[in-house]
Amino acid sequence: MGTTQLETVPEPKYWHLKTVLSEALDSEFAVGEILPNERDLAARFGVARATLRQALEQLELEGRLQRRRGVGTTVAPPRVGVAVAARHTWPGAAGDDWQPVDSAQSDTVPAAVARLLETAPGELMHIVRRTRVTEGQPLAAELVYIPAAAVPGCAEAELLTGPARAYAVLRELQSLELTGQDRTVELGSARAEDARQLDRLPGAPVLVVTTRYVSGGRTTAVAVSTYRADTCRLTFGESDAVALLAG
Amino acid sequence: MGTTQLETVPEPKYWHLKTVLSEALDSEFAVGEILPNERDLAARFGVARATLRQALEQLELEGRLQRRRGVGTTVAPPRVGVAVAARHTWPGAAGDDWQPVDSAQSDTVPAAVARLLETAPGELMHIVRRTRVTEGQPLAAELVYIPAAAVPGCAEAELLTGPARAYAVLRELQSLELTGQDRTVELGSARAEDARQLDRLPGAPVLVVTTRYVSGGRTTAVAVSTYRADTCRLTFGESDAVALLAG
DNA sequence: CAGTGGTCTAGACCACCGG
DNA sequence: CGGTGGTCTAGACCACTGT
Repeated sequence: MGTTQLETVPEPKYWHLKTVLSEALDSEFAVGEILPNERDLAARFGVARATLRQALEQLELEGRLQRRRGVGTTVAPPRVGVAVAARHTWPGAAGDDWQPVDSAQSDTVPAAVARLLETAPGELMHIVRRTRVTEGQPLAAELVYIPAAAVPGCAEAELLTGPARAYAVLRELQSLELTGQDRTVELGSARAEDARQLDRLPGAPVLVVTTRYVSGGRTTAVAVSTYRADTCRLTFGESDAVALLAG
Repeated sequence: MGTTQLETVPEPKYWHLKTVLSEALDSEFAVGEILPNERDLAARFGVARATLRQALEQLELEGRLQRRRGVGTTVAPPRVGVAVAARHTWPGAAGDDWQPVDSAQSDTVPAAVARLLETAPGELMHIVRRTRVTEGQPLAAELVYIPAAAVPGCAEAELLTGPARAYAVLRELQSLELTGQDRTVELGSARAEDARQLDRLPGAPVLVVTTRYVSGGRTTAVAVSTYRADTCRLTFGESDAVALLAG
């Protein structure tokens, strides 16, 4: 054959672009600094804006950049380590970093949650909403699902509103004995409501942590926490390892 | 108080499209079934192919779809639950699900790894490569970094190749006492090499699990495992909770 | 208001897979 | 080979942010 194919696999432009930009971020930009706008950057690299955006999207996914409509693209600080370990404590126990927002009742929950709770369709549930914030930045949003039958003592909580109502429901939960819990972590995209709470656009990538709380041999509560994937690094520490390093 | 929340916000087309498709997947398609191709789908919904693709990307990110170049788009099975808990065991201990691939020596490691290991630049390290597979599908790729100084007994492993060499290094590690470990989970995008191993394109979203192994008050090994984010749900179970449900 | 990132279009070509 | 998804272009308009 005349024109022999060179060994090189043609690297996509956006991939190469991402590499170049990544190195530039390391060497030429400080955290918080704003980059040139997308149209200028695209022109500078001789590509269409869509291609440039594909590279920026990757970098944002990796937590290197932060883009905000109407403002610009800035260099992101390193990801925040967020502890998710807190072994064997109910949501709302002393020392957890969540802030109750409100609580509501509903008889319809996501199918995945219903499956974990082994509830019948239409069973009444408390849904407690909480947020997790660090230095003014929202990190995560959470919904805690609790079958109303499991916490009969908080029926009068219905008279309360806002955080007070959320506290009342969680307090009732803490009177039960917690015998076990487990967690799953998976990738998801932010629902519209979560996105608003996390100061992101709908569909933004999030880490979804699902915690199942077991009491008396039965799943008594399920918490679905959605963390901003761009800014968070979940840490599952063990206190003994940490203690060793500190000592 | 009621914010009357008058009408607002035109929903982006791709977002609405994603919702419609998602419902169609639930009701009209079976797992493994192939969807119409992107050009037909776009025409059917009256949008440009790029817009349709934006919706498909979201659904793939959520693990609902699987797209393969030259083949088509298929309905993905539910995500696989992958146990990451295995408390306090060295990599390669009996019963773990990883398959050693090979091992090599290097004096340069990623900056993030060097920081965890507190190694000096240029210090010689073993790098063990492993994979995790379920039912023929690759789930994860892993690199285990071990300072050569920590495992002096496996100097002659250099004569071996492939899995045998990886086994030799890990066996040496297991002779040490493991006093602690901790983990972090974050979102990343697959490097070219990982992508090949995971049967995905470079840049595919992955869950990066970084495990730090502590022995004698010092970090003796760091494992960086990259899981396919589209197909994996990481589970951090506690045996007691599981036992309760089983019993 | 001007400027930013976000959405969308209607094309084109390429890399890959199966028959 | 034909058909698939992956990449890329050169535009356009929209939604949001700051001043």
